[in-house]
Amino acid sequence: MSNTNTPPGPRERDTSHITGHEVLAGVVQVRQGSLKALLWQRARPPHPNRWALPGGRLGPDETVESSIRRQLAEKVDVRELTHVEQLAVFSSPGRVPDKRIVATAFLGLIPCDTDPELPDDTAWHPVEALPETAFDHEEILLAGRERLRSKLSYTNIGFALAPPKFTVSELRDLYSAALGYRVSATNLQRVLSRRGALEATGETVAAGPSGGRPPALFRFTSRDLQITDRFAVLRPPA
Amino acid sequence: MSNTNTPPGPRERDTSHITGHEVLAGVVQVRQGSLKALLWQRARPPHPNRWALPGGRLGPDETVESSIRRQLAEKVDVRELTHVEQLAVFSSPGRVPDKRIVATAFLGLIPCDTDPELPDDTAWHPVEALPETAFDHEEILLAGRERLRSKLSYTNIGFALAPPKFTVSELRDLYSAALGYRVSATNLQRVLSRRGALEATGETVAAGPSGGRPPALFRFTSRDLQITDRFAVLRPPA
DNA sequence: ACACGTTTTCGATCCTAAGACGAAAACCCT
DNA sequence: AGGGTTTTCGTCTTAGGATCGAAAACGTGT
Repeated sequence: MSNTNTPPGPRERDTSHITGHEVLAGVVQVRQGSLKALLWQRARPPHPNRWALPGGRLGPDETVESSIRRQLAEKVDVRELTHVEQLAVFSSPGRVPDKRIVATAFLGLIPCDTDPELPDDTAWHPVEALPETAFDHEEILLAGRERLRSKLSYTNIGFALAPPKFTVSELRDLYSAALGYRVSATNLQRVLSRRGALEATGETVAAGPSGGRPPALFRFTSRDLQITDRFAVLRPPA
Repeated sequence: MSNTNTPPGPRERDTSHITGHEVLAGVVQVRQGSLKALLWQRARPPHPNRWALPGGRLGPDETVESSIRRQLAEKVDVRELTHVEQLAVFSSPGRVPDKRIVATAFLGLIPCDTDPELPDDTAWHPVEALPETAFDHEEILLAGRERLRSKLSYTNIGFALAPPKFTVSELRDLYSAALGYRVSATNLQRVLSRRGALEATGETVAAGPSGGRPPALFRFTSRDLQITDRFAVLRPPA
């Protein structure tokens, strides 16, 4: 019995439960002060008129990572995707009617200073007020938002939502929109700086119409995901 | 073009890249002072004699979660599996020769006080000195160890490796084995207690043969995974 | 021009949690 | 009874985040 659960050899007997595999991505961006998700409206059944995540079938020579990038290229310019990561597998047998399709879900991030051209059936929707979604795509999207929110706390993932240069206030608004609550600009500045994630460019920009001190411009020191090391609580001997 | 990437309707044209799906689990346990993984030795090609993770094909009416639990039941008593979580999807086209099989990998934990009966071809192997493994199973296992190590820091996941009651020293040895470095019993006690993850049972056990103060017995307050809330660095307004 | 409101920025202080260390407690054995 | 052992507890130190307020640098209205 221990050999029943093996990746089978060339001669195969049971193909009945070979399942289709798709990749899906919750692609989010902060626009107009709130977190928006990229959705396209289905034309054909199942679930016509409902809104779905971008994605599609896994090709024969792809990893799930290369597949989701290929599929997203049909929606947005890939260079605008600053971060893509695996979320989870969604595999309820009934998640797609009449078919057995397992989905690998991804989270994708786009910086707020880019406004990709979208196909006609595609639009941004606020994550906190989604339209009627197809399949289990709302669940996937909410899982993605949770992942984003926790990673904003303990990584430098803000770089993937922020423009190359920004003021602390802009960054605060960005974090506030993504997290769903107001954060302090002072603390955001200090916390990210102390971690080495943020640095001043030296430039400043003109004050707003209502006056005020002209803000300084900052940038993220790295565009690669870095985890704050102090979260290793029971630390190894330095 | 926006409709090419949809879970297709009843009439289907392209089934060429329908891929098989398997579930695999890195099941680990602390025994004899180090972290061990459950592996079984393959008899047939591909990769005969190499050691493989438990798992198998995804059935038609299962989620990946129920599937991995079913498959693991063939190896160990399911009630001994105190924690199972999704790790990641492994999908390199060449990861299994002559076949396209996508794997959903899991991490499984077994408390150190249980010694499951194993099939003849199955044995525990130290994770830091693995035998020759089949496919990409070593990579999966190492990813599982990393997940475990980080979760030991910021969750109460120790409950899944520990017996129902234990002394602080036993717990320290457990954490040391899983983390790969010595941790301080004093701090481990205080950190987990302050988080509310640990509580004293009131009982004590006899001192060891070499004397010493009789240690007190502790238990984890919860057997559900709980994340330390202080890791929300930019905290919401309480 | 000057006072005032506004916004950003910086510094000082407080608080909490974790690491390090040593003393005290409670046992063993001789 | 005394010395060795292990556990346990308390205190000190360190570090990062929270809070607050002052200072800087700009607009606007009078």
